Amino acid sequence: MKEKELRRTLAVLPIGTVIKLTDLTARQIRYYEEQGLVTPKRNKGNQRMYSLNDVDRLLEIKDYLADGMNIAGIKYVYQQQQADQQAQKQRPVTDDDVRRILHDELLAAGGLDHHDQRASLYHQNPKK
DNA sequence: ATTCTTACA
DNA sequence: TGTAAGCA
Repeated sequence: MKEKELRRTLAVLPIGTVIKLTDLTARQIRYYEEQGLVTPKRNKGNQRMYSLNDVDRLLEIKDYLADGMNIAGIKYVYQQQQADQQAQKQRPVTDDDVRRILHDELLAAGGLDHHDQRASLYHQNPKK
C-alpha cells in the first residue's frame, strides 16, 4: 500500500496535461502556486512538472473556490492540515482532537456560516 | 509546439 | 484573470 502512494508523488505531468485534467487555465495554476497552494517540481528546462497528488490538490482548490472560499481560506485549511499532521507525530490523537480538527475545517470550508459571508476573511468578496 | 516570466489598452 | 511579448 506504499507503492501506489509513491507513484502518486512522481512529478511527470507538464502543465498542458494538468490543464486538460483540471479545466483550469495556466494562469490560474501558476497563480495558485504563487500562493503556495501547490509546489510542482521543475525539469531541466525550468518547466513545471506535476504529480497526480498535485492534480488532486488543484481539483480540490477548484472545488473550494467554487464553494466561495478565497485563497486565504484554502491556505488556512492546508496550513492547518500540516500542523495537524505535525502534532500527530508527537502526540497520539484523542477523540477530542479529531472533533476539533473536523470542526475547524468545516468552518473554514464555509459550510457553517452562510449567513454573514462578508464578515469572514475566508470567503470571496462577491463584487456585486 | 510548449512553457516560462513579466507586464498591463 | 486574460492576454500579449520575447525567450528557452
